[in-house]
Amino acid sequence: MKTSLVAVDLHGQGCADCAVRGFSVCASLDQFEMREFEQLSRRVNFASCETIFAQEDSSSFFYNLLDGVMRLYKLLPDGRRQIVGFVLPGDFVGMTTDERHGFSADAIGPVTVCQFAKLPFGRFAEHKPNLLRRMNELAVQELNHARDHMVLLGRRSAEEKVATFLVGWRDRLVELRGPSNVVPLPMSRQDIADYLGLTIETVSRTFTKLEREGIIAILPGGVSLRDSARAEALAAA
Amino acid sequence: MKTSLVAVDLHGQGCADCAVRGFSVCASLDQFEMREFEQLSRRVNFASCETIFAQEDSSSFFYNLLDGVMRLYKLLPDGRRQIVGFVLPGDFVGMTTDERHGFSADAIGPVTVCQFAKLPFGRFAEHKPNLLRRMNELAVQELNHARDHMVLLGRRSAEEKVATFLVGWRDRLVELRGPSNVVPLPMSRQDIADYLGLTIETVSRTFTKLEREGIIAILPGGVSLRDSARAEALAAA
DNA sequence: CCCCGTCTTTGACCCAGATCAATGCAAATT
DNA sequence: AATTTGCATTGATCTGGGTCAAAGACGGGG
Repeated sequence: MKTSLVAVDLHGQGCADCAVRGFSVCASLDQFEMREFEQLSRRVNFASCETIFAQEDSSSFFYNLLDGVMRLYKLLPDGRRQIVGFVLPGDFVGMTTDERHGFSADAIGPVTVCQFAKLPFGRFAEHKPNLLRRMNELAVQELNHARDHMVLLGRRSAEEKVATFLVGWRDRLVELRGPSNVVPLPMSRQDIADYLGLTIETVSRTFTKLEREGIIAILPGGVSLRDSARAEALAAA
Repeated sequence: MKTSLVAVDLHGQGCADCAVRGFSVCASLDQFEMREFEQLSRRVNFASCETIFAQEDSSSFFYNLLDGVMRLYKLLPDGRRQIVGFVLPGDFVGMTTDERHGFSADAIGPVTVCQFAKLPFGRFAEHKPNLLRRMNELAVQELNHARDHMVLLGRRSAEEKVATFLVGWRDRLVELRGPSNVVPLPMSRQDIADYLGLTIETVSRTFTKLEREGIIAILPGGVSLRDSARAEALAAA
């Protein structure tokens, strides 16, 4: 089993020493609530490419990603795929009011999640304004991200799309692991294409173009942002 | 002043007789909370094309649309525009954790909103799990819509985009005003284009095409879904 | 070390939708 | 009635990105 590109230490099993404790939903829980929450949740591992849940599955669990990377995507009946997001440790997945998830999630490389059943969690959260406010915050953050992504999908060129993706992905990794312009890309070119509303060929050509222009260097398993200012200019424009 | 295409009665001024009482955030408030809430909010009218708030404005208010239609959109520095949603009576607008809204909202035709300041509302909501849960529900609903729209923007053809928009818009109006296949379109072709990630010419041509195919009839100020089954098939595909 | 399968890159060509340019059309203005 | 104004439609042409096809490149298993 190859080591995860976005690794986080997972020493113990409890919430107290959870790697993700500080920046996930749980950040809003006090010591006692945390103890209670611990009872509701359990850690589950998935191998690379395993499906955590599918679009049409009844949504009976929430997930908190502890380690690894996931992709969230929707499929059209004819197989066209749109990736709606990549998930990093600390991200909360599965919020929904519907009976079905409405999108699928699978593992990009091995993944560890903190899984908890919707119903008991609902009861647990019901009278905890702190937790509810925290969940609101997360939902609104995702909504903001979703709207930004609509602009990208509807109104930006291939080059802008790729640059925006690379800068955004780097920024998320920086938040998680500290500053670096080396950007590991655990997802495939096809994943990137389906995230940006492009084909794999266009993504590949655009990477090459950005490299020719001296903006990035293509490395095995990722890229390096050589001229991060120009990349950011493309992303903003 | 021409009458709104999506009119709702606005007899009195209080919450008790608010046209939108039953299906907005306020649905989660009891009689007493409602009385308190009434103190925080006030009704404001906007003329056609007026801006309710802009992308870079500090987000000091929330809004509940009472009457009319609004468009929410983001602008790129060079003027490209992506409409991220149309707002109908009962919709809640302005949820954000950021200091700035991040998108603009303006009136399509005359509009009446129920406006309330963020800070006092925050204090009011802080310890009301019912209200917090309701807001969660709304945020998650919008998130689901946003994800559906990502699929549309990233992976669908012009014809599918237009059909999906028409069917979706009809369904929202049906919910509000009862079943009908006559679909008023208060927004301009340019608005539709900026919502679907197309140009105005392509929208126009696609309308004409759908009419030639007998799926819609183009009326002044809207369309009629002549063959709603075929429109829905295009929307689902 | 060498297949073999999978993923990525590159090239040649094509087309859906963009762009550019009139023209149509109806409400508002004189 | 004539004129302006602001869409919306239509036509002609162009092009960014898609499609199809063929090499690389790379890692895993024997």
